[in-house]
Amino acid sequence: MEQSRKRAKPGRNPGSVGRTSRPRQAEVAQLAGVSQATVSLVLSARTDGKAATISEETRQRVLDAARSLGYVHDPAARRLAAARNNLLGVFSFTATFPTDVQHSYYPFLVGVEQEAAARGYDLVLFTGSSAGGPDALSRVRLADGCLFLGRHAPGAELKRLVADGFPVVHLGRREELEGLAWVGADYVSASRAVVEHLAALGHRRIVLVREDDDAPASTDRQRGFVEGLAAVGGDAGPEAVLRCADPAGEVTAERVRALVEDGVTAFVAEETDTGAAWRALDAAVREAGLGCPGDVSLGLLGGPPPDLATAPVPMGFDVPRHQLGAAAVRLLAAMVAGEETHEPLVACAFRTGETAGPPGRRP
Amino acid sequence: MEQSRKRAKPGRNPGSVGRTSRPRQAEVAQLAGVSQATVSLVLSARTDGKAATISEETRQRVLDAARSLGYVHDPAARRLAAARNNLLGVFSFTATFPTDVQHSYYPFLVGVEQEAAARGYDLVLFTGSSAGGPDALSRVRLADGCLFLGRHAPGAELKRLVADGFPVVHLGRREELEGLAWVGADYVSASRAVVEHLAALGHRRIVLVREDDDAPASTDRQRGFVEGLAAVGGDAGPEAVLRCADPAGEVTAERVRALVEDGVTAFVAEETDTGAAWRALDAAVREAGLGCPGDVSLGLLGGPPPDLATAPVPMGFDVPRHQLGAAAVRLLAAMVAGEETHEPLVACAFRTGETAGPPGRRP
DNA sequence: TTGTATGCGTTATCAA
DNA sequence: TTGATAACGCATACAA
Repeated sequence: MEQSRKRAKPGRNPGSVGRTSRPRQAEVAQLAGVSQATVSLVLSARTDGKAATISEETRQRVLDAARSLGYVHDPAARRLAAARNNLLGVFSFTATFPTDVQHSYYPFLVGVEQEAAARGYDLVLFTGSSAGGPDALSRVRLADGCLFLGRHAPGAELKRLVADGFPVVHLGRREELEGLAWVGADYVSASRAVVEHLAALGHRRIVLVREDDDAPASTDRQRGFVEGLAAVGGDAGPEAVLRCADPAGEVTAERVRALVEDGVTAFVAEETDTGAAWRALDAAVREAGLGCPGDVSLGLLGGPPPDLATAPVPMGFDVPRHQLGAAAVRLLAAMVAGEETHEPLVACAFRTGETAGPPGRRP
Repeated sequence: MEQSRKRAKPGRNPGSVGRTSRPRQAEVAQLAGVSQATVSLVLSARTDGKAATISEETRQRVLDAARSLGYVHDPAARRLAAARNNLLGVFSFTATFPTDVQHSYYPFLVGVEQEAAARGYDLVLFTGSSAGGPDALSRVRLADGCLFLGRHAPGAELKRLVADGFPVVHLGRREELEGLAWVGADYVSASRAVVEHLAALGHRRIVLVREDDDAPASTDRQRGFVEGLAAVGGDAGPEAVLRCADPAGEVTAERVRALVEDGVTAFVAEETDTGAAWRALDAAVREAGLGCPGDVSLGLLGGPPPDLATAPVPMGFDVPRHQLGAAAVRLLAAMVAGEETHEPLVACAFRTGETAGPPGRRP
């Protein structure tokens, strides 16, 4: 099958055969009347700093020869000899490009691609689905290091990679795995800032609407919320956090109205894949006949779902997904280069929005 | 600089060093108590047909050893030795994930990823921006073959790849390069079908609004339009095609009204990145006070821009981007396997929509 | 300043 | 059925 061994008989005469094959350094060398090593030196001359170990004359001869032969590097050989692939892996347990765009990795990938390109790395995309074997993760070792997206990367195998010293970076806080490097958004600070913004406007009774899971992103937001409330001397009673399995079912107009009558002047909801908490809150407030920000102020701990783009912009913060992707690549590149780790948290951008104002009158 | 040569002293004892480095076949061999060549035989056993030149026992020993060491092939070495990588390249001259989502390759990539995964290939994303050198494209040779997106891949280098027998597939019709394989949407047939649909409704005077460039996608649409008109005996006068540098400037309410008074009963616009032609046509008809499909029927040769998703669904066709990506991968895989080319055109799906009806009364 | 020699990890041929 | 061994194209110590 393989039409390999395209070259001439063993050993001899590298230049004479291979009509259809691209020139190698040996042929350039022959034409220029120098050795292959010299060609390598000239052709891979580091642009950075000194490269002056070659006489200008032979340099030109080699360059001319290479040009006239149409020489280009063979990346495989180059990488083999240099012992690096210049390849960074991107692994997502689900498809990297889901048809359901709702929770796609696209925004992260923008930053990942930019940063990788800037550093001269190419990207290898691994999909968890593509090879179902138990050692599916070991394929990633083909890259110099690997970035993991999503929360589904199996812990055991990740642990193995880390233990072997393979450079791994997880996108999103993930501390239960000892020694796993990660990069995440600083939800705590950002959420606290939202509370502080409300407090500065005069609010003291604020309620958080969150879903009933224990994703780190949710936990962090709640922590920031509580911290913020404490810092401003706000009222963090037991009812300050509304934790509901189905926000739409539990955050009703009556509930909201009752809370407002009880003195609550502002609500914040956490951002999730589906935007369920924010949708439920928004609908309940509207249905309760409350004006925003006239009667109540609203905050969203994250960005609004894309289909609500035309609605009033919620006060809150934007998750810097591009920057997160870029930061992850920076960290990974540093690890590949054997350097030390760095600050894993990326700041979110506060968004003033249009849904927060001074506390309204109580109805 | 390069901390290559990481391994132990020349020659000896491959297994004892390299704690942080990926295992090679030699180490697997040592652990399994066989030679490196045997490992290669076992690990690259072709699944197709016979692979039975190794005893089942040593086979298992090797497999176990490889697994326990977390062995994976080195893509560079594998490629250098003239074997295959199971790596398919995806090259886009512009960023694959542009911040400007307008013309992103995302929909194609969905299909590309699915089909690649189904065939056991991983994807390497080569970003054009990373290396501007004259051999920027040569990096793709690391993969077994490469898919090119967008119209910006420099012809000279593409030609070189093709001439060297490197498997290349271009996404989108591209015939000016002799021997370049491509996969594209069948805009001609789809556009003709739109005209025929209008003709079946009774229309005879139809006008095409297109932009003033010569992209193959535009040319194909016009060709289908003209063919369709001819086939149904429609009136393809010199004014049947409105070719304008700035549709918004030239497709005005007056113009449309004049055409309608002259007997035109239907308009079709081409789809572009920006959707400019369709926007202009839609606005002009609306401003002319014409009802659709009451007074005039409209067709769109492609899909509507995402921000017009709430507007009435235009009659026309959908470009099967997923399928295009998948078809491109299929073709590329076939070329890698040394098989022959196939049908390059993928059919578009007709979309009935809500903007076409019987010809209206003339005002 | 340039050439020689060797290794990078894999595949493939051939002999045992 | 398995083990040596020779490429593959390039980079790089080291010698000249």
